[in-house]
Amino acid sequence: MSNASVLDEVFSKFFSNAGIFKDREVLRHDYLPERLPHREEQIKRVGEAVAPVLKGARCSNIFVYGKTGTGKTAVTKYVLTRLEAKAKEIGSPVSFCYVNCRLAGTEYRVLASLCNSLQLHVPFTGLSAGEVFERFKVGLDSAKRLMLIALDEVDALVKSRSDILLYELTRINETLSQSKVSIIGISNDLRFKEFLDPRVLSSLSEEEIVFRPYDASELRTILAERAQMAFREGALSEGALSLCAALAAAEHGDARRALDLLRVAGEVAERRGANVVKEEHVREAEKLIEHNRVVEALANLTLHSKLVMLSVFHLVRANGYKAVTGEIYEVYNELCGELGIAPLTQRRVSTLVNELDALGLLNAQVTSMGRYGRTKKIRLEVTRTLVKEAFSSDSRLGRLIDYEPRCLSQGVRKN
DNA sequence: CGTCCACAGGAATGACGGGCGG
DNA sequence: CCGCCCGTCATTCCTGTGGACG
Repeated sequence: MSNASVLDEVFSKFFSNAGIFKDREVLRHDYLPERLPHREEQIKRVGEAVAPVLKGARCSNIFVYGKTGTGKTAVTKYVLTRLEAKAKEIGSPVSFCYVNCRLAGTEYRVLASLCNSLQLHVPFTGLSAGEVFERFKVGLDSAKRLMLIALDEVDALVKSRSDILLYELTRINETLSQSKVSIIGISNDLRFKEFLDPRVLSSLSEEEIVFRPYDASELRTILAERAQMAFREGALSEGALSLCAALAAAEHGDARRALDLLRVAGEVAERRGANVVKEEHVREAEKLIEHNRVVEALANLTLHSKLVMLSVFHLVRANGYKAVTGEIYEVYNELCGELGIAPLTQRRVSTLVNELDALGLLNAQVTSMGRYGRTKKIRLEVTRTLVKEAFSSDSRLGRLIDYEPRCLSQGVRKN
């Protein structure tokens, strides 16, 4: 069969079997649905909290807390869009700006994005953060608005940098004469409150709203509602739906996860040419999602981080279970030598290990071995097969996968 | 009970590339 | 074009520490 006809078959199968999906977009987690089931209470509370701005008053700052996939972002956006529409209707100068602090990355970029929401152009870099803040303040004041600033994943802002930006923002009203600002802080990490300057904390959480995780049956109704829009009539089995809900419920009641499962399960079924999404497709989707997550994370690492992963990889193979910092550095050094590149310092490698730990690729635990020092015990958090798969495509790393580090074959290892 | 290992991880500093305004 | 400031990565130097050993 010619290439063209193979492709033709793929396309026509895909098309005629328009079978599974009606509109897969509604399963993406950035899709904002018309209804948010089981969040009536939270919508009401956020709504009540922000309502005063319609009468021209500054509303309380709000702190929204809840695990991932509990609808914090959705509810906030939902309420704010409607608030803005209402404000427009009655001619009230209300606007809002939503920033995801983790995606923005730095304090500077958060500020830049705030400026952009005022149609203020600022360069990617080159200005001092203070300068950008100043521009924002001036721009905002001359715009004469009641501004609601939603800072999603604020914890990222506090962890990486100081909390100067938050502090400045909570005090910004003191220097504004024509405009007013309210802040909605969104976080999925409650511990972050402990690191926060108490003044900022008290100011930020004038109003506090907690989002409980969804349970399995709530997830089910959420999924069912979306599935109705996403899938063609009868293309989704009851079993598959329930399984998605159950799997996500087991994992902190994460609706985002549930939607991902459902969408990927649909795609699996589609690719298999099935007419109905079954439980087996959900199982498959579960593996696929995890697999992709890990391989992608591994492939995007910097060369040195990859070498650190490989070092642990070799140590796990040679000594069995956990590796300690010193050993890893030893192997890492040798691998660098093999590639003819300069190794980083142990200090640097230590923070790389911490980063890999945060990414869930490694697991590191500080342990004291008493007389024999204090170190970190480190193991792979992903299977060796996956590491192999992700790295074998890298031309530089390929040959290091089956390489036997000399420092391991010496046989002087104790446990 | 104190010592002392083998590191952890904070602070200060520097090199580098990007991007500004003038 | 220059001088300046930024964020990022990396190094250097450093102080801190849990607990087995003696």
